[in-house]
Amino acid sequence: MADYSNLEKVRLEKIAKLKELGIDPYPRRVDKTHSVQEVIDLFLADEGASEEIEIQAVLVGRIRSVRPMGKVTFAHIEDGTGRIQLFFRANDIGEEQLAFFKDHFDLGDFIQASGKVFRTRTGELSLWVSEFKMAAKAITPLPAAKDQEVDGEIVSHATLTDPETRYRQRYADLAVNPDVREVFRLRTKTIRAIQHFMDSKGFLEVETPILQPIYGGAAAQPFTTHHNQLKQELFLRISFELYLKRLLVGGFDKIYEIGRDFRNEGVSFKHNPEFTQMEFYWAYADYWAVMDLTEEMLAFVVQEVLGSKTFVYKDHEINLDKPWQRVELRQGILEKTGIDINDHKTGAELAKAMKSLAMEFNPKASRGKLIDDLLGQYLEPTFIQPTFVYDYPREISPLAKTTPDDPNTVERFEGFIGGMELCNAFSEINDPIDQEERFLEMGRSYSSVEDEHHPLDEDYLRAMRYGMPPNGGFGMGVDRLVMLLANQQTIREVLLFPHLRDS
RNA sequence: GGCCCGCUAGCUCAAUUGGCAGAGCAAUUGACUCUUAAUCAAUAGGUUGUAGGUUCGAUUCCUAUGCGGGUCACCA
Repeated sequence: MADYSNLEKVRLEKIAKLKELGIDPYPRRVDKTHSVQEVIDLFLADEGASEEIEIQAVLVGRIRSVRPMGKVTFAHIEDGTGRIQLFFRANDIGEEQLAFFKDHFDLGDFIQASGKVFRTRTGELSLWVSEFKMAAKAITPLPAAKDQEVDGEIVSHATLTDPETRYRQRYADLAVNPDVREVFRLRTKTIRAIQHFMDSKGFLEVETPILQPIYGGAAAQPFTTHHNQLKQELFLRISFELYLKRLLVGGFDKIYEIGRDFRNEGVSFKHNPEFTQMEFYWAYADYWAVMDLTEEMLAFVVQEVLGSKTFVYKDHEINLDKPWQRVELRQGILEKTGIDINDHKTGAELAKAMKSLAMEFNPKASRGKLIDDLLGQYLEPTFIQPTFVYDYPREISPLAKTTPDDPNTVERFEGFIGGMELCNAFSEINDPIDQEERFLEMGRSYSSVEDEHHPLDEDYLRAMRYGMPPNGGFGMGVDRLVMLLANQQTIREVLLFPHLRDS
């Protein structure tokens, strides 16, 4: 039995009264003829015509405001398409029915109302109610006191703002905060736009296993699980990479996947334990081609979703026009810190050079890790406008091909927008022997410093031995892209149900 | 995991030096036939996140703890 508040007890009594009257507070069916938006469109299209047609409609929606005025009552209802005013008058429905409405209907209830569409004396488009019935009774009041509509904008008063309640009870948040609903519409549009673009370029969308016996493709701690009947330990994937590249071996030249990755790591404004990733693999392309495609894709997505090549994030106007700024990692670090990473071939040497910098770091970290620290500290926050950083250290990129002139540097780039890493791509290793060595290198380096180890995926190497076309691969955090497009500063605002501790 | 901030009525927020825990909206009752944060009058609503401690007295001070937020660490 739930612990009901006083407000809820009042509503439970109303439910009991309805039942006494033989009225089902939760009827199985409603007789809706139009959505709110349909009725508005119909009325506006007809309005001003020489012969106006009376529009009769049965609407169903949630009551968002009620203004009883004696023998007349106004209310606003809202469905998924919009909001419209209801007009009840004792002359039409009788005083008993009007009293019945006032006594048994509350904010948050769903109501079915029949009547004709008209404009009130103040000009508001409304439904002149001739009949109504309960469509679904609410027990808990919505956590917003009242809404008003001003020039088409819905202004909420004393709205729900507490982040904890908003995330834990997202249904209530969505019900009362239309701008939150808008963010999630934008999210879906973003994913659709990515799909449209990739499809138009001839890429095939595929699905690969989420439950994996061996995880890989990224450096992250996995979630583990277990298959009871098979008595098999399984991991939730941390990336799609190794499965998608198996498909290159199988003869799919252009493939992509949009789906959920799971990483057992800290939670922050840009990290959620489960997040949406988009990866593509493109046979016969290298990282330069991937870079070009990335520019084209993001320009398309932004245009499709926002109708513009530019958008505002925080206080910045971000411009997605091609080409993006391109910064070689070594050059970028040299300019910002005066350190030429090529002059320091080991982690210890680089750490020594970094002592003059005002930043904290682990002096025992590997050279690659230190370079990544420098990137994160000195470059990443400055890349507000779209920027590619390219040519990364070999040791933090075990799946990327080396550059032709330096075995310690790989053909890899990351894309940054709004001071945040958005995507990561490289010319993928397709030499199975090289790949095996690189896996083994990682095994060594990881057992010494970091606590992560990556099981060697022998089946992946076997696949590669059958012959893998040269290819470029790409991964992008979709949540982060949505953060940018929706101008949201935390990933929780673009996840319907962000991860929270048990309450 | 470290540090900082927050947690008071259904929602948004007050509460002086430690001195009777308040307001607006929502709710209840009444008035009101074109309102729109309707208005007006009245009523009710609280284990101040939880558990301890100091004190004559704790929303306030102290300790522990839960949850949330920020930040740092972690996150090729």
